[in-house]
Amino acid sequence: MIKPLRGMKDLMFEDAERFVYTIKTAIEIAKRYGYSYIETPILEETALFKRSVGDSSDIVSKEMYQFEDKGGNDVCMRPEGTAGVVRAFVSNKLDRQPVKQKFYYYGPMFRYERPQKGRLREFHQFGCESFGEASVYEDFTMITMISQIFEALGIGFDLKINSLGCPECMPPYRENLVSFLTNIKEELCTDCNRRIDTNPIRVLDCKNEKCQSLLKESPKLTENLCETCQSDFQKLTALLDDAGIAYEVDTNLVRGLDYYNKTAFEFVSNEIGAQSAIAGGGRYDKLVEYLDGKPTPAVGFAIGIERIMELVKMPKKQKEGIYMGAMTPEAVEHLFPLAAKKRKETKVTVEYTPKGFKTHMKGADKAGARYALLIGEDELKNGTVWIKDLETKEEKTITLEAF
RNA sequence: GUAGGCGUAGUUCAGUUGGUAGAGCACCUGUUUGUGGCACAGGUUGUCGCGGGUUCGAGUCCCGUCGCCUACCCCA
Repeated sequence: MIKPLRGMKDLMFEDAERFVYTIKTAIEIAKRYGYSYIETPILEETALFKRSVGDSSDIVSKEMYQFEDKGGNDVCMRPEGTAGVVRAFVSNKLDRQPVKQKFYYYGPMFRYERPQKGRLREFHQFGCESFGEASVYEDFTMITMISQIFEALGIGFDLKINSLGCPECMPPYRENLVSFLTNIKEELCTDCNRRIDTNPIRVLDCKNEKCQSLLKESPKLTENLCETCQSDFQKLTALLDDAGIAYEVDTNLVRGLDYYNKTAFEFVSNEIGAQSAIAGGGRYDKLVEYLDGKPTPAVGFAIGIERIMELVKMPKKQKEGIYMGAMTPEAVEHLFPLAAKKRKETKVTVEYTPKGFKTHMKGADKAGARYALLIGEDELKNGTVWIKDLETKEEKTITLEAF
């Protein structure tokens, strides 16, 4: 028996309904904020992710489904959504137009990791990218939108925010940090020692308790921001306060992807195991340039669908449609024209096998139908059908024509 | 890659100190050839993950292997 690959799942029945409902809800809200749908390829040139997500990131350095295609191209299944959307933004020359663009997308992402709760090799994200808006108002609006999506889905969350600075204030801070870290190098874990060279900011995010206590004295990002970054961050917190959105400033919050700057945020849930991030995002003002576009400020985020699926509160399922059955073999074919007619407006389940009355009624329940329509000997003789409303229990017998 | 846990019917699991498998749910049929969701009665389903070893005999013990889950790491 062939089974799905490790970390990949089939989705059906109740789970599939939750999935569709979740995406649908997110789309509806994103549209209200002016986002339009964008679909980009799952397979992209590997260079795209190396340049955007970053060579030193775990995602690129060890988690990509990367291979050579039959034409000898170095290609890669997308490990995240932003890079592809930015690439599309640039390759379609939208960066040359002085128009702000907002896109939403959803679809599968691939990372070759060890699966665990909330982490699959093929997983799905819903995300938004906003291009051309430099104002922190947009960061705020985006966070508001995510809150609204989670609220609509009945999901509780904690919000963490941070500022990662800009090319003006980040490099000096970075040097500062590196010298601090170098001093305590011997006491830091091996991972952190590696990170000092590759991506020192990530050290701040180390989960190791020993490292964390040593880092208490470290220079803080938020205390070393330039004037603009500082005032934007303050404005963001003020806007969130006014909007009544609870948040926590987490100076150790570092996004795992290299392209972020200024605002970074993460929505977490404490109900879903160790992989608690249910949404993450932030500003990436330099990425369009990195990918050969004209300088364009941008903000974006992504929601992990699988991570929120079990938290989604679904609306109650209603009985729906009509179950049709016959009790004699001759009557079966009378069902088809009726079904064809009703399928123009509602769900119809037709049972082809003639069965006893009781069995049909059970079948109607199982199908979740609102109405049961049966044709038996009497109905066949009289040219009528028998219909029962399974909720109100009302029943009636009417002619075929009247149906 | 590392660590721990687990692999027995469609599913959730039980299986005592080794004696060739069981329960609930689900499914099918019936209890009334015409009133469902309930109840009752009956019935179907297993290479006990795979391979090897010990033994008269292994679901049970030993070794190996594969798979799943959880956690580290990292992130959505």
